[in-house]
Amino acid sequence: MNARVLVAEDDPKQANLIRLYLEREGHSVLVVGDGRRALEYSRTRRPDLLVLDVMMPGVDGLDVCRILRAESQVPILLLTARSTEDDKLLGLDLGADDYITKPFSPRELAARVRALLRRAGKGGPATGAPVVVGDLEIDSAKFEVRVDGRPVTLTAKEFGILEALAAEPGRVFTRAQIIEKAFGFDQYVLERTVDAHVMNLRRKIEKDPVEPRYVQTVYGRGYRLAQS
Amino acid sequence: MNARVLVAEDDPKQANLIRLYLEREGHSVLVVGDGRRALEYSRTRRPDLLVLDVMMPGVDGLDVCRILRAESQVPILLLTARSTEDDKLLGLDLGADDYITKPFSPRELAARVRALLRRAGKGGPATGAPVVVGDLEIDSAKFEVRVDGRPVTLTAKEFGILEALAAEPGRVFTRAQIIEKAFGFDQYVLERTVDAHVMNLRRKIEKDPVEPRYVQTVYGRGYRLAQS
DNA sequence: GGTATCGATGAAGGTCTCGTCAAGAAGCCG
DNA sequence: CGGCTTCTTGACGAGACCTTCATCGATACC
Repeated sequence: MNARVLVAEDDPKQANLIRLYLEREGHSVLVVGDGRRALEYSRTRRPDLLVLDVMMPGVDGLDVCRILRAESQVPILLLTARSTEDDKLLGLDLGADDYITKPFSPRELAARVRALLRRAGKGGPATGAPVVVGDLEIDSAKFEVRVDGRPVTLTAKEFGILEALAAEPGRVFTRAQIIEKAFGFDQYVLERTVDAHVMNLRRKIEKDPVEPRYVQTVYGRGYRLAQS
Repeated sequence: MNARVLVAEDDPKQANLIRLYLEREGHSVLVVGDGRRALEYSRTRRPDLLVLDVMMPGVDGLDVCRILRAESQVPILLLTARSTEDDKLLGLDLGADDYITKPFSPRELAARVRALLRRAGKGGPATGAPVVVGDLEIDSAKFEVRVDGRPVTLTAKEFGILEALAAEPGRVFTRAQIIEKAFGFDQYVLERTVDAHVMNLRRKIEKDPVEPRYVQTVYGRGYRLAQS
């Protein structure tokens, strides 16, 4: 599924638990310990979903929720220690999409995250129409790529990279950007890794990998997908 | 979807919350504060769905449910503060279509409303003609699957998975999506459970389970039903 | 032209995913 | 209740895939 989830939780023990269970579900998880950083990261990294602890020192989860809701549509899941009706009403009024009371089962957390992502339309393969660039056709829903109508089988990462570049044909993406878009923002891999995948990708979709028609190298910058 | 929903709830705070979330889903909402008015409005305005609080002064939700059920097919969702099984049985006995206990999450409310509307809109559980993929025939209405015309007996989950994949042959579904589509939105099971069912399913419908013709694995993404 | 940086390539090792099996839990029916 | 089916989960191994490393060639800049 590979969604990018930002978790704001001040108790490191809890935070690690949450990270563990979300990662086991295949999500990329970034953990911050306070509300200020939650705001900062959600603005700069643009995660697909936020998990906010209500009780945090300084800027708490409710504050973050209220502030972010005014500027973004990102799905928000609130964690609350108490289970009083008032708390729930308050949190939901502030624009949270769902809440879960501690202690919660890992499965429940995972299921609620899944449900929110699905509702937001980020819960897996995209549903939109295939992207067409010249003789290259990228169908995210079917996880299928065709060159001149001939289907080509790609691996998950290869497909992810192609998808990332196809988001804006012609635009140059740095390796760091590609890693973030295609792999998830908490993946700490060497930038060279992208090169390896690009090479494999070219072998599959380019007629002449030495003179690539689709995935082009921009020296010193990164890669781009040729415009049609 | 954009349905017209009548909400009967005597607590204004709760009522506003429900209104908020149903409107966010794109429905138009009319709120009344007691059972008498719920009856009146549902007769005159003919809403597409009713959300009734069980506990209301005067004519309560159960009364409204019983009375309306005698004169209309409108889908009814009951809200109750307690979660005893007795209440549930009582409510459903009286003709309610679904039941949700407070406090509930907006996502759950939205999901149940969606489900009820879908059921009502498509005029029954079974929809349309059987799906045919190659020599595979899936008849949702009859809960029946045939391979080469020969009927095969599947379990509920196996059938559910096959049905979910058949919704869009060729499209890749993640395990999370399959769980939601086939098992229900509030099932907290491990994703690997899907694998087990898929294996059993393949044993029944594939001639060579090692080289599946129908239910195909897409490494790193999920499963798909082959296109015919 | 010389040098430093960058990218392409192939191979090796490690990691992850999936299929398979089996045991226990849960549900169903008489 | 007892027996049966079905569902869920854990473990394990094979294979696919990912990442890294080392090397060579290409490119930019002086």
